[in-house]
Amino acid sequence: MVSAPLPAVARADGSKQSDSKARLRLWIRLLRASRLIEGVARERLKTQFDATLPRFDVMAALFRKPDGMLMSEISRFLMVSNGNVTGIVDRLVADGLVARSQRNGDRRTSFITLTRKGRAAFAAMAAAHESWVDELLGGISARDAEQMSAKLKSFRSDWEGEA
Amino acid sequence: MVSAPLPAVARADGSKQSDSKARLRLWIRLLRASRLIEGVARERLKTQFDATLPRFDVMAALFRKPDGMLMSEISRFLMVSNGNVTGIVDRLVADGLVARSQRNGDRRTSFITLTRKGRAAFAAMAAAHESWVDELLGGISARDAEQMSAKLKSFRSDWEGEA
DNA sequence: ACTTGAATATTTAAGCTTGAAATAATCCAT
DNA sequence: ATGGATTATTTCAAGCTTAAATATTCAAGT
Repeated sequence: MVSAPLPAVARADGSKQSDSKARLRLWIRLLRASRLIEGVARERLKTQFDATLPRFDVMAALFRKPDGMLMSEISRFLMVSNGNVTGIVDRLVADGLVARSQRNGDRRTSFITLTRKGRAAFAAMAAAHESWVDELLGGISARDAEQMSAKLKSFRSDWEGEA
Repeated sequence: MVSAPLPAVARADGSKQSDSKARLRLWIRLLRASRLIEGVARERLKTQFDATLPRFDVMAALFRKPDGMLMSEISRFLMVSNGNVTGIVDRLVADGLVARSQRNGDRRTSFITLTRKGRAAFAAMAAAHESWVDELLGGISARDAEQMSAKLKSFRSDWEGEA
């Protein structure tokens, strides 16, 4: 998980090597926080809901779009590859949590939607998930959380804030 | 990748549902930043160094410990499972980048070290990697980066800051 | 010595992930 | 209409990841 920063030196263009080190340190912390939270979420989804994180993510994407999403919309939304989503959706379909349908005139595409069962399952998981995040990030005040969110805004996605 | 926040309500214990929403939003942003940076790093490691991110991470861990690490130290350091590290180290050994050795009296354990070739390969990758992070987090000032790092400090690991 | 329990590492099965190649359907400029 | 580009998705191989099961070794305590 990435090496820790070393010494610092001034550079010709006005930027400082220490700036780069500060960002590298931030990156390491971001990564650790992500891994910790993801680890907890994975474990609790497994034990409490017999679900996985990727399945939860796909269902979260679909929950926001009752009319359904294309496979490519899901993969863009989640920032994962197309081929990846195919397998996850396959398994969700096998479990009766989501459905594929060819409603439009384009036979290349299919709309993916949550089934009634899928919506119910996700609603329960989402409530628990939010409380886990609140617990794990509890050391950060709401105000700080908002400030940090704002500073990470450049990573905002096309889709975020649509709803 | 996690659902976006919805409405807000007051609660009995003084905490606000909006606080939970603020943390959830932060979590989504952290996750997106991580995925974006990891995606870029993965792609550039592949094209520029014919390496993978997990291999890079293991080498980064070892680079800091010239005397070697146990398998379990590596997995704890990287916050990944034990079994995971076995496979990655196997492949690094096959490529001549790291070596296993039984230097101590305990035959359960083996010390993993970077080979000379491995150290050289990592040094080149690490320099590039730091510049990628600097580029991708460039929208965040060094001062902000330090502040954010401090607020994520609770996720600090046992090992961080040792060196 | 022997047993018990803890520590370390590997193996296994299932699933996730990527990037590239293959497939298939649609669109569009002739 | 038709050939070629574009778009959407799946398939595939390689590798990553976890949790659980297994095996081995070590450390005590008897």
